[in-house]
Amino acid sequence: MAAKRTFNVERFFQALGDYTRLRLLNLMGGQEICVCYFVEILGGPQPKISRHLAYLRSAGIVAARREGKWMHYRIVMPPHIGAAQILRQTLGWLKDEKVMQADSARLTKACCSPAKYALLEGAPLPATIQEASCKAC
Amino acid sequence: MAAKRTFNVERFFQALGDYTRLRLLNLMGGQEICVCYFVEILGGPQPKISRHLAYLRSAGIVAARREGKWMHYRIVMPPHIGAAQILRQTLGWLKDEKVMQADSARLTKACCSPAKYALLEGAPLPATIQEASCKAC
DNA sequence: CTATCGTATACGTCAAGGCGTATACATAAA
DNA sequence: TTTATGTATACGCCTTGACGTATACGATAG
Repeated sequence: MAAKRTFNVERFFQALGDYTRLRLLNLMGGQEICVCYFVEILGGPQPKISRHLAYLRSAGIVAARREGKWMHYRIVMPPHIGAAQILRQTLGWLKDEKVMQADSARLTKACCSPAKYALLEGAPLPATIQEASCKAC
Repeated sequence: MAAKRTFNVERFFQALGDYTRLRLLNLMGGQEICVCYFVEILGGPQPKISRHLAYLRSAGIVAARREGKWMHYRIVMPPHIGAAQILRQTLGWLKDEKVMQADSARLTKACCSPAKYALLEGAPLPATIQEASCKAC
């Protein structure tokens, strides 16, 4: 039961006003992703990632699902129709940014060979990768 | 010469993350508007309005033009193509919000009879109103 | 010149939020 | 149960920014 109350437009834009959070949203794209991948790809301390994810959750932009020890995050479209459009557009042009492309590339690579990353041993793959394996390998 | 440097996406979203600033943007819509109208319509102390306008200017979303004692503000589309799209969409659905509609209505009313508003005596009308007079009267 | 008017900035205060570090919590493994 | 692992929260520190109030600036009027 998330503490999302009624949708808040100010809060929505504020949630998009941080580069780390934009990178997280870009990585989620359409798929559900485990926190450990965020930590591996963005680098930096894990609590930083968790806090930004909590912020996105409080803004009603992402939702979390627990699977054993692992937490998976995914984007949820806001109930506000205008905000949903804007979120979709934002996700669209994030793909054109260099940093975002590099993040996505690292995610693909990490999913292909999780054993190479100490943090990812045994971690669950993103849902879409699980389904169709990794096309890049 | 504005201090806008290179366009900053974070700053852009942060600028949209405040209700007063959204109201200002909605009032500007397509037209150029004098500060005194903002003060009259939004209420509250004038420095508050000026500070928010300065914030929007520093984010590269609005531009200012001086005309004698009066300052006119207008929306300028950001150089970032994605941000420009988002700004347009945001302005679009702001029109559906009740508070925004009420603001716009008050603006129209104030433009029709500025003499009724102490603050607006002699103040220059918004550009689009000047051109075609007020259709609502 | 001085006075006035519209607008912007300075100042002090307070709350929000970003960070790193430490620790608590939840689940799984031994 | 104890231990380990993944994730979340607590804490302290610092910066940003929103506010009200006071004052400075810029342009016109007298």
